[in-house]
Amino acid sequence: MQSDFFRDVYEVVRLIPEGRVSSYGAIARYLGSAKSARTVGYAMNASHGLLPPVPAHRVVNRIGLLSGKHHFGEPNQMQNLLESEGIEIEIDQIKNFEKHFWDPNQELNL
DNA sequence: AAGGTGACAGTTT
DNA sequence: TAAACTGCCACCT
Repeated sequence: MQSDFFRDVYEVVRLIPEGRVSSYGAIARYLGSAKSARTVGYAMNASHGLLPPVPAHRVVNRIGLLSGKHHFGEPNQMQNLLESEGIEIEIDQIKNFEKHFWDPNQELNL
């Protein structure tokens, strides 16, 4: 059973459209806790195997770096999934990150 | 109950 | 300009 905070994080992450990515900080801000970006990542760590699935591969750090790729089953899993959605990646970093960036505050709350 | 950890972010050197 | 440090919140042992 997850805390409300975790559940909220998962809910937002599931709202990320395909071919789009978001950042931990953006999600944290959307939840009202701008400083809890690290906790968002922690929530992602626990998002494995829960239902419905959480597209954790669409969540990266603020510079578009696949910081959490190592936490997937296979390190290349995250990159593979993102490329599958049309996102180009170079050396664990998303190309045109700003173009693919999806900010919940901007898309949902606006 | 207290201390340590971390898939981050912002600030300072 | 790049690298390093500190702050931060929520979770875990």
